[in-house]
Formats: sequence, C-alpha cells, structure tokens
Amino acid sequence: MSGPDDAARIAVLDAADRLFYGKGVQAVGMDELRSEAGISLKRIYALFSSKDEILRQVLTRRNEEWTRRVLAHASTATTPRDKLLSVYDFLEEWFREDDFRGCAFINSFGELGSVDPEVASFARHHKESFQRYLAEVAKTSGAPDYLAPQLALLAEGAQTTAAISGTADAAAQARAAAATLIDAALAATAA
Amino acid sequence: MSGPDDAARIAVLDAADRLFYGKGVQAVGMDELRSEAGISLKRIYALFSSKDEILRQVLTRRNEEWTRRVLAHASTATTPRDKLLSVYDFLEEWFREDDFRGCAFINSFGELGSVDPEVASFARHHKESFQRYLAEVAKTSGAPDYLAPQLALLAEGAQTTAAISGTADAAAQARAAAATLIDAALAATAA
DNA sequence: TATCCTAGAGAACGATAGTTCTCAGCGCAA
DNA sequence: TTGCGCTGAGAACTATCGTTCTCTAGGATA
Repeated sequence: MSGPDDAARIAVLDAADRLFYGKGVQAVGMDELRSEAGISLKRIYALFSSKDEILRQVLTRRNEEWTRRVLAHASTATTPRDKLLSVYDFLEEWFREDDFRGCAFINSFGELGSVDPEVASFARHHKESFQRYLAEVAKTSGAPDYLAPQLALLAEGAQTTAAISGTADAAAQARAAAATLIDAALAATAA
Repeated sequence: MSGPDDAARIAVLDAADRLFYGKGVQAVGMDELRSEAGISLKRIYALFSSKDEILRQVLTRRNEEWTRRVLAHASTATTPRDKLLSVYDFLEEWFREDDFRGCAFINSFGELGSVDPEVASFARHHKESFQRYLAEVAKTSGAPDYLAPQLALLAEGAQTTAAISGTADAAAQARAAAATLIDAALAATAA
C-alpha cells in the first residue's frame, strides 16, 4: 500500500505546500522544490507530470485539511449556533500560526486564476464547499437561508484582512459580527 | 503642464492597469505592454525606471480611483447609515462591470506580497484607508467603535467572493448583513 | 543641402524558468 | 566477478522574461 514512492510523493507535496504557500507558486523554482523536498528532479518528474500537477495535488490536500480542521472545531460545539461560531475560533487559531499568509485559494486565484482556469476552478469549489457546509449547519438552527452567505462573507473578509494586516484581530471581529447576524436571523424567524 | 510625455505616461499606465488587472502582473510581458500602449519600449523605459515602478504607479492610481468612487456613492446619501450602506451599492455596481476580477490589491498581494514588500505595503495602506473612512462615517452615526471593522470585513469578503464565484450576489448579501449590524450597533448604543 | 539630434522598431543580452538528458555509481543476480 | 538496471546529481536545452543596445530614418536648423 505505501512504498518509497508514497514517501517521496508526500515529501514533495509537503515541500511544495510550504514553498507555494509561503512565497507564491511562480516565485518557487523546481530546483528550490528539489532542495526543500530532498528528492531529485528526475524522481519528482517520475512521480508528477508537471509543476502544475503538483500544484493541483497541493490544493487538493489543502482543501481536505481545511475541511478537517473546520469539522474538528465544530465537533466541540453542541448547538448549531456554537457550531457556526466555532468557524471563527478556527480562523483565530489559524491566523496566529507563524506561517499564516492568508487563504491559499484566494492567493492562488489572484496569482493564476486568470491564466489557469483549473486554479480558478479549485478556488471556486473550495469556497462553494465551505458555503454548503455553512448552509447545512444554518439550516439545522432554523435560521433563514440568507444567513449562511452572510457568515461566509465574514469568514472570507477575515482571511484577507488578517493576511494583509498581519494581525489576527479580524477573527474576533468576525466572530462578534457573526453572533449578531445569527441572533438577528433567529429572532426574525421566531417572529 | 501636460506634454507628449504625460500623454505617453497615461497611455502606459492605462494599458498596464488593464493588463495587470486582467491577467496578473507576472503574466504580462513588457512586449505585450508595449503593444497595448502603443509606446515603444525605449520610450517606456525613459518614462519609468522599471516594470515595478509602473506597477507602483498603477496601484497608486487604482487606490485614488477606488476612493473617488466610494465617495461619489456616499455623496448621494444623506444619513450616516445610508452613507455606510452606499459602500455596498458601489460594490454591486463594480462587480457587474465586464472586466471585474476582484480587488487589485488583494490579487497583487496574493501574487507578489510575499516576494515584494512594497506591494504588500500598498495593499495594507489601501485597506487601512478604507477602514479609516468607515470608522469616520460610523463615528458620525454614533455607533460603537466595533461596527466599522465589521462592515469592512463584509466588504472584503464580498470582493473575494464575487471574484471567485463570478457573480455579483455577494454585494446584496453584504448590504443586508451590514444593515443588520448597523441597526444592532445603534440599538446597543441607544440602550 | 548638409548635419545633427531624436525616436522608434526590434534584435540582443543576461538571467532564470520548466523540463529532459547524460553519466557516473551502486546493488543485485548469475 | 561480471554485467545489468536503476537512481541521483546536476548539466543541458529551450523558452521567456526584463532590460539595454543598435541601427535606421526623419525633421529641424544653419
């Protein structure tokens, strides 16, 4: 099941994720990726057809990891309201990490979205799946349909704001705003 | 005051703005810029010291234009509340433009922010000046200080969401959320 | 008219990218 | 021991980039 190929594949993807996320895709050369991964170029090209293919797999993994962390935080909450708010707790934790540099999908979209339709598609699917998740949880809370997109906007805004400002403040601001919006939406439904 | 140099400078900056915004900075070569502007490379390099310098001036103009449009929409509103909401009307108008591709500063930050500190600085200043503007207007409305950053998050989120989804829906969603947050904040103050 | 200055078109240059190729060295089978 | 096949390091190749240089032509001036 797992051989030396898998270990090498993972080493390349780990290194590519670090470098692409940290410096931008185009700013990282294959030689640098080779050094960081400790895998020869020949072997890298035996495992992946191109740099673009590596990027695709990196983005796929990022999406899975992101979803995993969102769900992990949600699992500690009991009410739908707390599940929704736990998203912003996850954001706060993420923003405080040393290597935080914004959302990889937004960054990739800004860098390559207009030139590589596949990157644009990855970003779209990532954001859509997050919106679907919020819509599901919001539905169980009994809130009207308009709530989930509003909460998504706060999360998106917090990510770009945290990245550009270099601070984690946006997470708490987004959380407070989300609480207000959730309560207003639930009150509107109850009425 | 204005000579052939100014006309050429403006032609280069107009072309660079279109191309950089539409395709990304690194995806546009100087030859392509030369063709689009109709100005020879020699003349371009007589007017600008480098491609980076052109990008700096493009971003400076974008910031001014953005501010101008925000203020223009605000001037049609009478109450502070409507002035705040007019931001999202501006966003809706912007999102519907054919060449809309998200916020140029967010895109540039994603592409070059980690490699070119000056680009990161431009993005930071652009976002800060917008936040200051929101804070000023919010203050005249009597709302607590926490309102303006919340409204900024909605605007930021709307921009990235509209860019990635390719629709203008986010503007109206952000506007509705902003109205809820404003009213909640004003009610909290009145109480 | 002869000369000089300017300016444009695009070739040239040096750097760097992604990708492929060469070649030397190692392990293993017979 | 001998030969074979795989692997890794990195040179080579091709393309493209930002920037500079060359060369030509045209217009103004004396």
